[in-house]
Amino acid sequence: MHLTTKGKYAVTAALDLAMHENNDFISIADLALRQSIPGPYLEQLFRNLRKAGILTSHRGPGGGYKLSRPSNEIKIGQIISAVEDRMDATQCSGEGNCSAGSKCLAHNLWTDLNNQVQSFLMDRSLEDVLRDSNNKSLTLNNNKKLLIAVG
Amino acid sequence: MHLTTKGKYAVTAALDLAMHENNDFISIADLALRQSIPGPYLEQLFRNLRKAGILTSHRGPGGGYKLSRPSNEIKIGQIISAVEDRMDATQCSGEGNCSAGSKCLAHNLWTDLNNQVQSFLMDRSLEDVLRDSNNKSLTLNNNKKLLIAVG
DNA sequence: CCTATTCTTGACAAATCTTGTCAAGAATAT
DNA sequence: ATATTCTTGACAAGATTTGTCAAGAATAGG
Repeated sequence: MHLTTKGKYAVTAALDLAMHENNDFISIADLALRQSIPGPYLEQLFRNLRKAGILTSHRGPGGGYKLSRPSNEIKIGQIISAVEDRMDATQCSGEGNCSAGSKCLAHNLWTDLNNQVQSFLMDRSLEDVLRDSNNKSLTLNNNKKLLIAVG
Repeated sequence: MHLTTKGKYAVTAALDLAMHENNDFISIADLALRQSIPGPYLEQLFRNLRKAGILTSHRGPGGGYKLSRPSNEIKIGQIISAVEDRMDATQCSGEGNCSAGSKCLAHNLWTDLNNQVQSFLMDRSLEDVLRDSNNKSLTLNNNKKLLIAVG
C-alpha cells in the first residue's frame, strides 16, 4: 500500500479545479503556482486524470484543464486510482499466493485494510473534502465567511 | 503513507510466533523457512521489534525469539510502527505546512485517513488476526477443526 | 573447556520507484 | 502569424526498499 505525492498532488490539484468550478479552463502553470506543485510533474499526472475521464482539456491561449463532471460526482478514490498503481495492501495483489503458493497468515488482514481504505476514499467527493476543509479553517479564522459556508 | 513488505513480513512473523506461543524460543531460520521470508532480512526486522519491546530473544543452541507478551496484548499497529517509518499520509508529517507554509487543501483529508488506518491497526491484536485467519480457512477446508475452533 | 548454535551489530550493494525535467510537436485564440 | 497551452515520449537524479554479508558475543551441552 503506497500513497505517494503523486496521489496527493493529484487530489490537491483536483480540489483546486473544484474550487474554480465555474471558471473556464485553468492552465497547469497557474494551478502549479497556486498549489506549489512542480508544473512539469503535474503535466504527467494530468495525463492520467484525462485518460481516466476525470479532466477535460483544451489547447491554445485561454486553454487548460477543468473537471469533466461536477465536483460532487468525482470521488477521491477515482483520482487516486488514476495515478497510483500500488494501492493494494496484500503482498500478492489479492491473488492469495503470498506465502509459498497459498495465503499468508495476514492475507485477510490486508484485504480488510484494503476495503477499509477504499471505502474511505470512495465515500468522499471533491465537494465533500472542499466543504470540510473550508469549514474547519473558517471556523478558526473568519466568522463572516463561516456563516456563508454553513448557511 | 507507505506499507511495505517490511511491515507485512514483520506482522506475518509475529503471527507465526503467536501460533507457537506455548513453545519456547523459535529461531529465525525456522521462522523464515516456514513463512517464506528471507532470513537475513528478518534479522533486521527483529532488531526493531526487540527494541520496541515486542519480542524477547535468547542466544545459543535452542535460542531464538518469542513474543514478550501474550498475543492478545500485542496490536498489529504496534508491530508496524516498530518497523515502518513512513505511515503518515500527510505530506507535512502532520505539521500543517504542506502548501507554502500552510495547510494544503487536502490536509484534513489525509489526517482523517491516518486516523482511520491507525484505528484499524490498533484495534486488532495478533490473537484477533489469527482467530480470523483460522476460522475463514477452516470453514472451507475442515469441518472437524471448524467445530473445535468455533466451540 | 570446546563446539555448535543462534542472536547482534554494522555496513554495504542491487534493484526498484518516485520525483522531476526536458524537448519537440500539435492545436487554437486573437 | 504568433503566442499560448496542452501532448507525448523519454530520460535522469535521488531516495527507498530489499536483501546480503561478515565478524562478534552469548550460551547450551558434552
